Amino acid sequence: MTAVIDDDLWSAIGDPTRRRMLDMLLAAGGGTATSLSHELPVTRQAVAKHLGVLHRVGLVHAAPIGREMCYRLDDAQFARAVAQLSTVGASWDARLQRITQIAEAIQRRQDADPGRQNKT
Amino acid sequence: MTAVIDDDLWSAIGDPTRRRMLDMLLAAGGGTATSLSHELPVTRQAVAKHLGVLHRVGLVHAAPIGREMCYRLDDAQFARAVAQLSTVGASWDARLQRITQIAEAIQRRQDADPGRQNKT
DNA sequence: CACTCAAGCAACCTTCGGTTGCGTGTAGCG
DNA sequence: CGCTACACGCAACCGAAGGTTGCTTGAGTG
Repeated sequence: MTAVIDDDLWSAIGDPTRRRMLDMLLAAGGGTATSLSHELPVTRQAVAKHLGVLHRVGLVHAAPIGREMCYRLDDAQFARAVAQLSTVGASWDARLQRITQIAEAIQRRQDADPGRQNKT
Repeated sequence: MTAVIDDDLWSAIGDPTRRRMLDMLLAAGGGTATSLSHELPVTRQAVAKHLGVLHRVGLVHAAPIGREMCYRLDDAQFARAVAQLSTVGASWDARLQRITQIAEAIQRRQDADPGRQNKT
């Protein structure tokens, strides 16, 4: 019962540079390719490409202001991305806890009855 | 104040195929490159490469069983990966809620006093 | 012993993240 | 009004990553 995941959205937030860009946009409330690139270890063009990706998946809007292009987060889409993170995390966490408990149970049983072994 | 993130670990779970593989390993408790590839839209070799990546970042162990190579999750490392998901998700979620509240506050103020507008 | 089936290379292709370089248009100033 | 400066967009190029096909090897089984 894997949660339904938008792979495009997931990939968009999967890239470390894009993750940092989202961080910055979230903190600053908006920015241009040039302004973002000032605080990132990549060039303006790389940032522009990433902004294009983010725009394609609907995570940011572009608004031309004079000769600049101001990008802002789309709150709704961003919230959906965050929700996917939580969903996957929670799902994995739950299953991990289940199998951990099972493993512990098996361990206890073997401790109590070492003669029994499973040969597959 | 971005949470400290292990980019290698993050990238490992960032790939959609690897995410599904982790899903399957978590559900089945283990598997081989061949067995995993049966339920994935990629070839055995692609799966094998991904298993190599997952192994390098410590998310899986490899155990040779006869002529097969059985991979299992490393619970501890996997738990760390899940923790990173939660961390980033929670951090973004918190900030998103903050700015949402601010936006609502501004909205309320403008509703109450339409004469005041901020021209930036 | 011969056969089968899973692994493990190796070569190749395509996409993606990133860079450099160039042309263009708009804002601002003498 | 014209010039400079700056930000943008486009194109070419590069290396690494995800993926494929093809082949070899080697452990199990009849």
